[in-house]
Amino acid sequence: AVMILRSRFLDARRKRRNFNKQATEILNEYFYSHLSNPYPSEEAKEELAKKCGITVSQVSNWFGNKRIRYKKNIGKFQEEANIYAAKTAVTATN
Amino acid sequence: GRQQGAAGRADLAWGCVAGLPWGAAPGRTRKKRKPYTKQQIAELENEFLLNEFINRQKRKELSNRLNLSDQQVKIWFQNRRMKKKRVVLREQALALY
DNA sequence: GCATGATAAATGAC
DNA sequence: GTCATTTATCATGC
Repeated sequence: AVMILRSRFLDARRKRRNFNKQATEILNEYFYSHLSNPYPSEEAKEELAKKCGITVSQVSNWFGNKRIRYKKNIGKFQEEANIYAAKTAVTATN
Repeated sequence: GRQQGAAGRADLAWGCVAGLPWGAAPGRTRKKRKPYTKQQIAELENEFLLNEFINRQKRKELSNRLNLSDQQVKIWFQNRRMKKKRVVLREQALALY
């Protein structure tokens, strides 16, 4: 009985929170600027985690979900891809 | 980097759909993930409490009893050890505050 | 009602 | 063996 409550407490799915908009921006920016190989190194994950204010595991989760969901329906992410492509193009110009 | 796992493997990922591969077409079809029953998990967890590393002997009798393959039981214990590590690290991080 | 983050099976590199 | 992954599923947010 206690163990069940304990395991439920340790299951992070039961207290999931969406990341803030700024963190999502940072993650998407990295993803779409590395679309040919969206696999950040351990060091890159740590840096992203620090900038986003989340853990490295959460960064790994985000990229895992992003890769599979993007791959399963590229069309749905086309608009988003264009947005971040334009954004990185601007930063490259400056 | 280590670059291990299915990423970068040619025979596991999907193949080039609209210009972005991340891997090539699968040669063999991947087995679909199938959640285990509460009874199966309960018995696996019970055995995990006794020993986190299971013998081939016990593995065989357990897989027989739960109607799972020998490899499924082996993989379950591997994943279970990873889960325990994940939980321990989380508790440590929580304990800092 | 889906979007999203985390977890549960399953694979493969090392 | 560990462990970074893939994929489906779960639980929640909104």
